[in-house]
Amino acid sequence: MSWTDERVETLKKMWNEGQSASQIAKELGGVTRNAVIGKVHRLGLSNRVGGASGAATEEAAPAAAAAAPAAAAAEAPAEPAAPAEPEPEEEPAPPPSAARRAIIPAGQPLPPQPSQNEISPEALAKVSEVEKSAKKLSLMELTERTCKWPVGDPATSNFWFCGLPVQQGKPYCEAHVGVAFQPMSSRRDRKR
DNA sequence: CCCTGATTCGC
DNA sequence: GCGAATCAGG
Repeated sequence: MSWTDERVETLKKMWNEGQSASQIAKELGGVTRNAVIGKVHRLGLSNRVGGASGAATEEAAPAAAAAAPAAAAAEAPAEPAAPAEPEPEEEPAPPPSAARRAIIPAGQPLPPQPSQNEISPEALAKVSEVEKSAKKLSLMELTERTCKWPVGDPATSNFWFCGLPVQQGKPYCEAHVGVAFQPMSSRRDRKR
């Protein structure tokens, strides 16, 4: 495989979108993430962050000015609609990343949690989909990086743990992270 | 161990 | 120019 104009274009686009080198490599096919990174450098569009490394992990929400009153806590009601993103891809939405947390000033009583419940149907669908291919691990088979999402009734023999590869830093796989933690603001956006 | 990007250097 | 190997870090 060579770096055709098209491929370079895709590379640029995805890199600017904040996609990881491995994701880009996967998308392009026929190249490794090293190749992608190498190309990125040669193209001179390397910078994206001040420091190196560790881009995968979520960024802790920067303690910004978001300390608005209760209203801020309401935030957006888990909006599934991605305004404009003509993605011909399979994946309707990239994994929700930044878990933004409204920072409540100390002393302020926590406002009653709004009805921000309702897990996005999207996430639920993903879960039921995933549970089919779950590894169905027993309690003792769980490791640091197996999804610990329980399935079934612990009182019966029909009980197991998901066991799929976990999302880094979290106890669950991507799908289960999706239902365990509310995305709140769906779209990816890195703050650095 | 999983992952990330950065750099080096033989090709 | 290319990218595997290596490095450095989360």
